[in-house]
Amino acid sequence: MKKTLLGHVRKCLENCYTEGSLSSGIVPDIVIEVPAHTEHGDFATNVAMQLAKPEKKAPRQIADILVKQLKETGDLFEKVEIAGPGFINFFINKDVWRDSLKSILAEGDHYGKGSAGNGKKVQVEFVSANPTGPLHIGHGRGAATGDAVASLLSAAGFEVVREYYINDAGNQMDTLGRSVYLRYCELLGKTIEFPENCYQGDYIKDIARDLVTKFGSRYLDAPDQDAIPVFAKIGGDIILDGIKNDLADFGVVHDTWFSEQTLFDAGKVAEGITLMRERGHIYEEEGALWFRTTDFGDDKDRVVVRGNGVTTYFASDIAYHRDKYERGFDWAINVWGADHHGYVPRLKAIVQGLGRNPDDLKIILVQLVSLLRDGVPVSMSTRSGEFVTLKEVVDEVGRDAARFFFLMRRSDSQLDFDLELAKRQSTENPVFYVQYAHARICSIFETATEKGLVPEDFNAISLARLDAAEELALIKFLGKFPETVEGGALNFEPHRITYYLQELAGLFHGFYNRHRVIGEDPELSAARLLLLRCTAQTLKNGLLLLGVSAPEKM
RNA sequence: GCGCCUGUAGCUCAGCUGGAUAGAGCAACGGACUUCUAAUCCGUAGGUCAGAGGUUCGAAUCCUCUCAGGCGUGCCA
Repeated sequence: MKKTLLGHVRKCLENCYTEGSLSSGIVPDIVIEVPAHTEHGDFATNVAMQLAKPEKKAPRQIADILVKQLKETGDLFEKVEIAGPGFINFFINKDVWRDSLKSILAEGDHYGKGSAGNGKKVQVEFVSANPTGPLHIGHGRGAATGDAVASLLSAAGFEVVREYYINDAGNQMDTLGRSVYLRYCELLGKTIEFPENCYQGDYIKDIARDLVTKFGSRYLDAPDQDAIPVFAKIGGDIILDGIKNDLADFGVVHDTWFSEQTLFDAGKVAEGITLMRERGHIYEEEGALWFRTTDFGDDKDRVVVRGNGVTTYFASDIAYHRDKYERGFDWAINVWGADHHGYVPRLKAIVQGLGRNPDDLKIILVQLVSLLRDGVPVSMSTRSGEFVTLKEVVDEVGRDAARFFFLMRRSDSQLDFDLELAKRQSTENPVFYVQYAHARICSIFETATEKGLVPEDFNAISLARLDAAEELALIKFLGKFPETVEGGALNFEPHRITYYLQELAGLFHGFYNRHRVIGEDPELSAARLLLLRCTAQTLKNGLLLLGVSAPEKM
């Protein structure tokens, strides 16, 4: 609706220039907005105010000229007004609003999808947790965010690939191997000293126990350089399998799993360094190789190859991001924990070193999650290695609630996740509030079907009876869904959908309490049923974007 | 010290990229079930948008400074 209107306004402006009633020829970025107050119409534009300067006319005078032109565009408008300093307020014909329901019905599962992405190829890389331990609640927020952003982009017409980058090459794998190996030796009765920088969690002991079963005492007295790589590989594989399981239970599916090690195996890391060296971005100092990231706005240069000849993770990142663009992605979108924000400038430097626009790399920073139970903080790390895992949270509150809660706030603000609230089945819990609206509509349809009130063809029915304030408000709000999806996609902000859904559910519940759908008047019932079908469809489409189910019964 | 994020109602947060009288949910108070799901709804109350300047027709939104909180600042990942 907004888009059609935008087209109209632009065309009218052009007409004004053609007929000479306006002279500057400037077509500004026309903004159509929904006014805060309904007395100001369904939509408003400030275009007359924007043109005041170039036209050297009073805004209201310009508005007047435009409005005359707009009125010739037929019966889209019930009324067009000039208000305040020069706003043009549009009141859309109610029948136009009512008819919009039929197009929602026709679009069905596609309602909300658009083409703003224009087929642009994008890759969303998210979670990418090191395979050295299970996913914790922070990874959960990253997983929910990355997946929802990917879904939104896909709905907005982007071609999307979801990827997980496995950091299986750094010295953290060595540490993992050592940790498992030491626990293995311990289980076999050896007295060990477990270093602080090794992984402390109990999951290490679980893996060690499996390996005792598998190997017996075969590695007990083996030299470190024989044992540790074996334990690192097996341990990493077991943990990665666990991560894959946890993500699957969370409903997150990555299209590709990209191993850092393969970059080394294929010589890509060395290749990337050579390339950057040729381009003059890398220099040698104090026995190490440095990337001159300061050329691209970083605070200091970064080491690529250490004095001992070992590459840093940053060297892998050069190769990895080069590979992303070579695979044809227009944008690489990385979802990171906010504690990594310091790495943004150096990654942007890589992208520019590759000869690309820094905007081809988008980084979404996801802030911390604080876990609460009835408002009281849950201790996250009383001692090293103890944390709340994603699995524990999903097992306790369920996938839907976890997903929705992770997406309830803007990702760059910290999130309070209350376990008890997430489980509660009442208005206080936004997930239930939204899902309940969907289930309630389904239940009405069940009853209506039994009574034979559901029309064979909704396109044939008259909607003129939909005239109550609650009905029109619901219809108008349904119309905002596509632009909400587009805005959420282009700004990488899935929380816009959670807010939209809560408001939509609220409008529905308000309508429900005030009006009866199943009643004496079949024409009115039919019209209301269509309204509710469109509402349920939109709720479902929105929930699915978030990875939350739309139950038919609760 | 420097960098990034945040600061909006008692609490948790939105605010559509600069618009008209700043919104919602909890919590508080007062109401509504002979009814398609009361797992719901309606109403009341609640504000120096951290503070001070600036930009302009117009600022919670953009710029500068100050204050407060979080995070980061490794030849670790």
